[in-house]
Amino acid sequence: MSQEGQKHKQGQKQGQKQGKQQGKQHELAIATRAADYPQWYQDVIRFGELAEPAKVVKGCMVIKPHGYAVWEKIQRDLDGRFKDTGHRNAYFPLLVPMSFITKEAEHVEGFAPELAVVTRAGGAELEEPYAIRPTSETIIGHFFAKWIDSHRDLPLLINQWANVMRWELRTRMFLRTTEFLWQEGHTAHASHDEAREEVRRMLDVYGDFAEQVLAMPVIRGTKTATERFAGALDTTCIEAYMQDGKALQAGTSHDLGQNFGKAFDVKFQNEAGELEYVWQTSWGVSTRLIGGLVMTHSDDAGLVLPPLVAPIHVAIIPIFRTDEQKAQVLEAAQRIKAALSEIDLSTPRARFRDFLEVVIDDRDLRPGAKFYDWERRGVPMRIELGPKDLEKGQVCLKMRVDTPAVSGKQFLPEADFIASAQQRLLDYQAALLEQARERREANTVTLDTWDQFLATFAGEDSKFAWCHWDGTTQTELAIKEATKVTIRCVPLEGQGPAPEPGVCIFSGQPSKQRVLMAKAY
RNA sequence: CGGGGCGUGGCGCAGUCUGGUAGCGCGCCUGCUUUGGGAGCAGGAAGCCGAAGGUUCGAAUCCUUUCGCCCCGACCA
Repeated sequence: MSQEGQKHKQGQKQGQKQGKQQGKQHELAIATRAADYPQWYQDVIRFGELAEPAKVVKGCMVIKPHGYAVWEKIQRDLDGRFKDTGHRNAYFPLLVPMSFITKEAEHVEGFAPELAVVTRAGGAELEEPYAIRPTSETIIGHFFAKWIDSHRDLPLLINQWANVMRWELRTRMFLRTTEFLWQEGHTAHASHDEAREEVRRMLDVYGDFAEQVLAMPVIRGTKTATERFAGALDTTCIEAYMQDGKALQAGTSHDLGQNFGKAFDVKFQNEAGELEYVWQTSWGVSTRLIGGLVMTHSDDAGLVLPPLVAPIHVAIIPIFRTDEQKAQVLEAAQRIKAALSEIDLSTPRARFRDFLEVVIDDRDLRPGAKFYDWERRGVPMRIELGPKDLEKGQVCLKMRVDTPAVSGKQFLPEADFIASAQQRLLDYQAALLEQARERREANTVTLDTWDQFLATFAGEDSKFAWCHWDGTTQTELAIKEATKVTIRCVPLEGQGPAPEPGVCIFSGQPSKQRVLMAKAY
């Protein structure tokens, strides 16, 4: 509520004033999650130097080098996974003839409101306006029709890395911006079964990627009719748990059936010699994943990045008093950096090798200032290196986030550290996943009564709740109307409680299984 | 698009009610001293007060319009 927001704002102002009086607190401080979660989210992005609002272009953002580097890591691994599963990259035009968009009835309905349209070009009014792609099903459908003649042309497995534009009414950095970066896979198959397999295969690719690379646990499921992609028969998704209890749809994989095949006349001759419409799929993840990353791992000290997507893995902070010490410490730092830079931290599926990125922070700042600085950027490992360490042949290591196994500063012989650095980062990666999983589990409940439901979702509160649902859109909308809670997904096998009959938490009607409910981004 | 809040050096803000030509903290630059959790001193640079009109002798301040950001809502990856 706006009152709530006001309170937060006032609370912050007071905090700052007190801080000033005490002469200790800094305005560089990041809002705490407890005091003002949305502000915290923005602060983490700003201080973490991931992105900033473009301002001169409504609803758009500038992804800064550190943020873009995270996206590049995401791209590298995912692109490898797409190629592992037989897909090839291609690129289609940014502009889509308006007539294409309107060919699939549900598709138009879903996307028309958020289209940006080009009506003038070359100093003249265009005969037919172009839509700036909100997604590429239509224009790709057009080309698939030209490329596909026979069952021998199938399956056709294409992926595109691109930008898209959707004129959203409300934007938030990474989570929803007018323009965003993504990949969209588009495939065509000879049978519905084959298409369904593809939908599931790519959902699993996303799920595995989210967990193994982003250390972001997800629940795989199927969307209800209201949340389905415009023009799809079926939409599957991965849903991630954010620290404020809300859900984030982190990726989707759609069974398009023959809807676009029919709209764009994508036919093939089957083995029996008959003409048939192809069965298509599409699937995508976007820069939204970075927003998910922020809200999965980061803390009140700022950004936290899993090593596999961290642009910088190690920050070495030299500590010295005299010029002589400075020279010695920097020399040792160079030596350590060189050794670390040999360590391969490629993600499992990336086609390119990624070695540890190490920075030696020799800026003329006090060490403490540098500590805070690299913490805000989410760098997994910090090495403090001073005269005492050189004497003892050791390094002082601090991981960005304490884990049950490793907390606080550790003093390790230099050689041991180098030898164990890769494993330490992988352990840390695993610990972040585990921590995120525990956080989600601690905030996942099974609810059976409407009173419990109302209590769980009171005010701005949210959790992951497994509830029985009678399967009707009417009930789904009524729940949303009353509480802002939506059905995030119907879990796939093993992704939620085992199916057991029950009664709908809202209507009391019979239900076959529990579904995941939560407020969502 | 509706409701609310906000645009003043890079960041955070004061000044706006009661018009008189812009200030504070942090950051930034230079120098010296410093360096194991946000350093100190000295000197310095930087703002046509979101934009456009208007009222006025005079506008950050009043009026109108407009753009953008944030929060809440409806729509969505």
